Amino acid sequence: MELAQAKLKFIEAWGKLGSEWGINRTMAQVHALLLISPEALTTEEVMDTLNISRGNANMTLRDLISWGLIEKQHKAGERKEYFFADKDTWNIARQVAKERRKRELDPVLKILGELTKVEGDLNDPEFKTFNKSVTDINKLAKNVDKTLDTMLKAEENWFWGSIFKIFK
Amino acid sequence: MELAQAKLKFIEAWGKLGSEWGINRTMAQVHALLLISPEALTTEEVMDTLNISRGNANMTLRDLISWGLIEKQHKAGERKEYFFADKDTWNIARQVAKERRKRELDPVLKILGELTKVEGDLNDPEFKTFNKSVTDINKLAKNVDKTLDTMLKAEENWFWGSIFKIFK
DNA sequence: TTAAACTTTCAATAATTATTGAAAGTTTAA
DNA sequence: TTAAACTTTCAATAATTATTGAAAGTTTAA
Repeated sequence: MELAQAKLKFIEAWGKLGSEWGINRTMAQVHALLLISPEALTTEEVMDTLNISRGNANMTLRDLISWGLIEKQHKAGERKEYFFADKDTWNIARQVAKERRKRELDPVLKILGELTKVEGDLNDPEFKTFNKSVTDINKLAKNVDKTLDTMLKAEENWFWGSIFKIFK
Repeated sequence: MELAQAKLKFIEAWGKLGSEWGINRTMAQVHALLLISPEALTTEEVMDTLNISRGNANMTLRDLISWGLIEKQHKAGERKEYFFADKDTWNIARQVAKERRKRELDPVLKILGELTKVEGDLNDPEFKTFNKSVTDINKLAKNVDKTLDTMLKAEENWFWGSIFKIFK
């Protein structure tokens, strides 16, 4: 396979994976493009490579910055902004986990917390089933939350390292 | 909060979470409804509770069955099909992980495998960056795959149990 | 067989989400 | 100041995804 071809394939695959996990396809593609670029790129270059509009490129790049996945760079004597991606997979996984926890897990935990407090008659099967499911899911969610918290705080990747070791 | 109200809130929250993770909102809502139902429900009951059409209810229920999250039940002397959800959170997490691995991770692993084989000149920064990113992501993906594999094979929840114990 | 009681399919449509592109805004150099 | 070089915004529109509902299909009892 040609390098140019392989690059396109990577961008496409990353974009598809992103969209299946609720991340904007274009955002994932821009991220993929920057991941395999040795140099930081301008908005213009991103637009041209992926055939997207200036507005889209601008918003997507800003989004990626807010996710902590890419950074701006300024070159001396130039006014253009350049963008480059953090290429450490551990950091990428960490950033994504961090953002999704904040944006999605936290609100759900809040609601589950309220719902576990709903009172009722345990002899009522309707209430009993509701209560059991909510309580169980709340437990799982809390465990996931706690695990992510620890994982995010770990400065090294000792955490995954130690887990993966178990299965070697 | 009233039980009826709390149920709606749970269905809504579950649906929202699903949609943020690339799972059809209605599918997640139907799943939520069955999770908190003590009795198996008919297509009709699902339609009425969630205000969705017969076609939608039918397709969604079949989807949930193919995800291994709900099951059909037949009541003696009746022709209607009843549906109920597996209420064990561990099984739910396991089923979702299993399906997503099959549907999404596997194809990506296949592509990454091909892309790591692309050959080129390591003095070419374009190739070098591409190769490094692809190789690193491939490693991460393989680790995730291996971990899921082990987790899915575990008949008991000793796996999460032992992990969560670390953080108590 | 038949017809009632159900389930499934799928083209049309609605709802949602992503994208465009031009106009407005901002920054910098001279 | 000004104007060129850039970035950002956002209403309009396009693309995608989900839903409807009626028609077709299937199963069962008699």
